[in-house]
Amino acid sequence: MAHTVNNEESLDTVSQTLKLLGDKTRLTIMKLLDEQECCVCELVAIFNTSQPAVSQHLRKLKDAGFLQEKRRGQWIFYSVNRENNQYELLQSLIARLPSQLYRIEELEKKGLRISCG
Amino acid sequence: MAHTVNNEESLDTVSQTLKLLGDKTRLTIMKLLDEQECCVCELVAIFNTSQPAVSQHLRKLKDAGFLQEKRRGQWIFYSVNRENNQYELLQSLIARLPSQLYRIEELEKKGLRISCG
DNA sequence: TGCGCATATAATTATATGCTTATATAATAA
DNA sequence: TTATTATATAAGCATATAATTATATGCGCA
Repeated sequence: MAHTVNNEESLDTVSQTLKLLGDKTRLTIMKLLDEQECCVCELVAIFNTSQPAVSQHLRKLKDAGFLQEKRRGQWIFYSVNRENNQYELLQSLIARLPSQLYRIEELEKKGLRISCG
Repeated sequence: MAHTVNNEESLDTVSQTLKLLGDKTRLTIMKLLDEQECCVCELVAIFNTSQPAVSQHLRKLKDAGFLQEKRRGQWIFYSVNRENNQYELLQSLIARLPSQLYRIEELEKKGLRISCG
């Protein structure tokens, strides 16, 4: 069965990606980071969850190759890894979602934005 | 905040859809049924799971509006509901997957195909 | 060096999910 | 009618997932 390998591969990778993004917090993180890189403490301030919860979501997204991290001083900034194999699939999904930049603007109003860029 | 309603709605519905399709069996069912309607016993023969397991997956997909059923004699045939709000999103996902028609051809070879159409 | 902040990880708990077994319902055939 | 086949549903169990709490690590600054 020549098709079996690619067939199963595709079904596996797509379903795993959908499972990963089938969580509202993670999906929102991906949308937001696709528009603007952020450090962890900003994401904690934006989402109403604990710091470990955010870290664990970021870990899963990074392990799957969707995110990359970059340290700047004491902060670690996360951004979308556009070299990822599945980036096009990701794009087709998050393109449907409304911009999340307003969340960052709200942070700025509260003075919680880290702008050490 | 004018955007809040649509924003949350979209994030909720898309993440719920992805969670639903983030299961390999359900994703494969959707791909297959998008190509060819099938009755439950065919799906049971195709996937190596029990009849209740298949029924439960079908129930979830139907409850979300992705599938519709139609009784023909003692069989209940499932097919994709193309009127569903999320059908375009569904399409964009399953279009990436390899055809599953070979599974039906295998059924035919084994004489397990229900062709009371 | 020692303290404080940012982040990660480990352990635990709570909840959700998927499967199995058992049973119910509905249609057909004898 | 009774038996058989197809399907759905309910209950129970096992596993997976997400969140919390507690702790560890790493960096910058006094």
